[in-house]
Amino acid sequence: MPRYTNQEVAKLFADIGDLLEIKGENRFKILAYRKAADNIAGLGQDLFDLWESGQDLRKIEGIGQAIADKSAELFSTGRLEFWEKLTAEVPVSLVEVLNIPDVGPKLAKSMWQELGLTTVAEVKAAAQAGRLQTLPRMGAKSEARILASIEALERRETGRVHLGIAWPLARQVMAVLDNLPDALKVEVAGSLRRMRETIGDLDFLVATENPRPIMAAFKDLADVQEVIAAGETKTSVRFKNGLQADLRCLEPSRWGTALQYFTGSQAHNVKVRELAQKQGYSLNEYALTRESDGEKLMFDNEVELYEFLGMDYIPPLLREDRGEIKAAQNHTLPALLKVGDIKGEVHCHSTWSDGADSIEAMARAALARGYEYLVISDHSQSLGIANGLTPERLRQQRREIDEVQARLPGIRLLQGTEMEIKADGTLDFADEVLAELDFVVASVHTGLRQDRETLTRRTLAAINNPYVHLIGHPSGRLLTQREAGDFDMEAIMQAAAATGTALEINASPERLDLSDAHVRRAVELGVKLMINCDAHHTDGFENLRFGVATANRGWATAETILNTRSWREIEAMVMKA
DNA sequence: GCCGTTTTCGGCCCGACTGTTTTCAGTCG
Repeated sequence: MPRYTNQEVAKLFADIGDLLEIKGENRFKILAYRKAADNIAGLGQDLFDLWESGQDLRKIEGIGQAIADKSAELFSTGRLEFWEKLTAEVPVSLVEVLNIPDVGPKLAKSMWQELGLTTVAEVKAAAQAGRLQTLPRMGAKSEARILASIEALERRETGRVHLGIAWPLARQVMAVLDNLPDALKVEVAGSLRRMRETIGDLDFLVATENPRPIMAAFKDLADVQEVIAAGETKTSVRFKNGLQADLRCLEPSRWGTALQYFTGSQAHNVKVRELAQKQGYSLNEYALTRESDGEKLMFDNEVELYEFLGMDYIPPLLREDRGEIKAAQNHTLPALLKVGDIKGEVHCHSTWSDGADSIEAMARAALARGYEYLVISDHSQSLGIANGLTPERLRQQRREIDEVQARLPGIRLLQGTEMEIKADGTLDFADEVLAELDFVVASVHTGLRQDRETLTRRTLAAINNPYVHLIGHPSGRLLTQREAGDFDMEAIMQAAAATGTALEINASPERLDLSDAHVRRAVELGVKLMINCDAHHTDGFENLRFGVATANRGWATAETILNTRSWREIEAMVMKA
């Protein structure tokens, strides 16, 4: 029986949504497939496992009888009759055509039915030949734009980026906007404000009485390659790195509704607006309008808006329609973890392996952040490419750590390792070596393409070792570059909970591993978690905000994050042997 | 196709901008 990952199932339902849209199906049906796809993608457990263990898939929000049945058919037979019928009717390659910016369902359908174009390559050739212009409402400008979009797509200049790219770019833009005399308030909204793990575009919001100079400054930003649209209150540009950014200007009195609106997520907003409707209001970015008499209520901040609608303020990190609205109504939202709550880290590197800075430099950086402790955990011997340490070099390193400790009494320095869980399933150090260390992180870096059983067995071996305290970046994914290994995360989380082994929330923006969805599941299972920057240089600690955001997005509180505690408490909680 | 402290049927969010238009459809977020 073939397995299916959540990503595969989500892709299938999302593709069904696209094909139905091209077909011209009922838009709510399309929405339902997309909603189901989103929810499956954000699930902390594999849908396949839930089905296999006989659970009712309809308990998952957005999944009803029809989609539960289709999932079961797919899982049990490896086929989906509905899909086969649909793709016989509408060419599946049109899903890729829909990925072209400015090509929506209507145009895709007309290109297909009028011109017989079903692939991106065919659309490109037709655009080059000037054939798209023969379609209704299509002129030379539209055709040229579509051609340019396809070429950008081919250069891979579109698509999502991780927070390590989006965040600094957004800070730069905000610094410029903040300096404009007419800008009263400046904020980045959208998925970056929610700290989603990847970002499709940047949304800036400026409160102002005078939009014109702000829009002008935005278009003149150094990194702008192209102005996509420029109207009265909205400007869209594309930066040289391919990322698109939108700027919206609005009156300060409407800041609350606007910020709420543009922060999303879309699914969250739909729920909030439904709630407003039940109370006799309609909500948009400008105001909350009472439907009985058209009276417009304005909100200059988000807190009052949420409270007016009968719930606690929902922080952006939680606005994903994953139960936060109900929790806000019941006053049971989790208390957010703050960057300052983290008291130290147990996973960082120095020049002893592949780090760029000395132990002393790393320790001073940690001290400057107010950390109480830092575990130096360089790579282990088998990771030759990273200059991993042998037991002999570990003993030498211990002397240096002790020397630095003597000079820096303000922070507790400890020696650890990031030990390889080797491709053959064995651990890189014998127990006697591990016993000498203050803390042991175990991670998989190699053989990530092994099959599920092999990969899972490797990590379980580490979890079951009494000297291993933490599993580093448990899924092995690299955002926008490499898929996670095919680990059985449910089994790993359950074993971690059973043995008291902690799992990492790696704060590096390329990793964010565990993901927010897995954090949510880990919290349910009572797994202990630790947020680490995996810093390879002193600036690496700056990534902590991404790890804390991921923890919050997974509804983890300080209670479950071990490194909100003192070293003494951590010792008591994770030291197994 | 999903969903329910108004509903198991009848709802399901809303506006800016562009291009090709003589009044608006399509796309996007």
